[in-house]
Amino acid sequence: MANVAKFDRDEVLAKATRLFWSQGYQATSTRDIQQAVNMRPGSMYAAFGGKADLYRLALENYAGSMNQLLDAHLADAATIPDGIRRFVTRVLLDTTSGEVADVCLLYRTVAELGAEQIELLDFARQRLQDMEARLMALIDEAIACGQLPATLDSKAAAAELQCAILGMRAYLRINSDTGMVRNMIENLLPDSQP
Amino acid sequence: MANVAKFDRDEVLAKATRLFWSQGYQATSTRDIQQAVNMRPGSMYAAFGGKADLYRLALENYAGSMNQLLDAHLADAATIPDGIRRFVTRVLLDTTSGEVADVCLLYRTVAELGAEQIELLDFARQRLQDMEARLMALIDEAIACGQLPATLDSKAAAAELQCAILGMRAYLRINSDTGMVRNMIENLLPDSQP
DNA sequence: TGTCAACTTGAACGGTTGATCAATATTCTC
DNA sequence: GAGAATATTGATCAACCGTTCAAGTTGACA
Repeated sequence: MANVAKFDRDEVLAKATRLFWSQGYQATSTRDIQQAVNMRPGSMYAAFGGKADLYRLALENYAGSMNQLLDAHLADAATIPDGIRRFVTRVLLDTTSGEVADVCLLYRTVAELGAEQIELLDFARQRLQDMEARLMALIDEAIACGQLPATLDSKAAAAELQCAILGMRAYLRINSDTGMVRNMIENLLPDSQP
Repeated sequence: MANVAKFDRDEVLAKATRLFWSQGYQATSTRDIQQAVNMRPGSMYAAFGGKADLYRLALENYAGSMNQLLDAHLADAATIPDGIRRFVTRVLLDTTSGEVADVCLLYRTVAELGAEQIELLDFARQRLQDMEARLMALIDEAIACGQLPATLDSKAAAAELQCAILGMRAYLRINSDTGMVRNMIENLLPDSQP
């Protein structure tokens, strides 16, 4: 190796992710990103490929950080259902600075893109399906631990949970009444006692 | 009047709406529309104004047809909750040809557009809030008729209903398992018997 | 039939887009 | 310090965008 990259790859990716997250794929130009990360087009293309490649990396980045966030909240919580509820609260309502409230980048992708960007679309779809599969596994685990009723259909419950999360994210884009949403989160999973 | 418009205004609007509906605002160029409706740019601008004006008309068109659809299903159904459930089934699952399944144009707008198109964004938001207000009025009416429990909080129920509809629409973009969604619709409103 | 207002046409405009590439700068190895 | 390998730069490209407008076409009415 003769010369080494001057930029911090993770930092550039984080900035690009935030830009895509807040503006969408189509509305974010490659020049927007180049300016935000202070890089010239040639360097960007050499390091990350074209716009679609960069967006895919952003999706991967986002999905990874969501999974990490869920991990962290599960580790902190007394029960699995409680961990999930705290995770949802954190993601929907208690956003930290630099995050874009109430929009899910993955769903935003699914809502925005069409057949012209089918690869990115399918990539985002797959990540969302993975998340649902993970929720189902967690619900199964909670049932085994006696934290959720044994009569619960975990597949249906995971689908309902996913629907509810997507619905609340959409709802917050329309009506920023967080109190209503906070209540809904409380009632997310059937209560613990069998 | 010396000459009369050669095109059918409603037909042009319907075609433009469908195009925006399936491709989104940003991804639909004025040339796409001009080709679809067989009109030249000058005529389009004279008749409908610019792209944003046309999109606003499309949103209005869409919202109006949704309200009409709800009217029709309420008129056919035995009870209000049943009419709402049938309406939701129709809109989410039993789409007729020419309609774009599972995406709501209004929510798609809210998901796609940002601060640059704040007027269109707010217009779509307002229509969605109107729909929620209408759902709340219907729930109140159903309570008065004894079709829903008197203990029900109609404001919260309307918000939950709106969330559920938005969530299921999002869900169908990701996972086209209609059976799961059909079940969810069945359980949408608390059952009739007090 | 001649007039004129309304409507249509299509070329054209300035601006932006995603992407390329030859030229230049940098830093490692020897 | 010479040479080689790699990274960076910024001008540039062709394509497309939303929009405008002068010129041409149409048809109701006198």
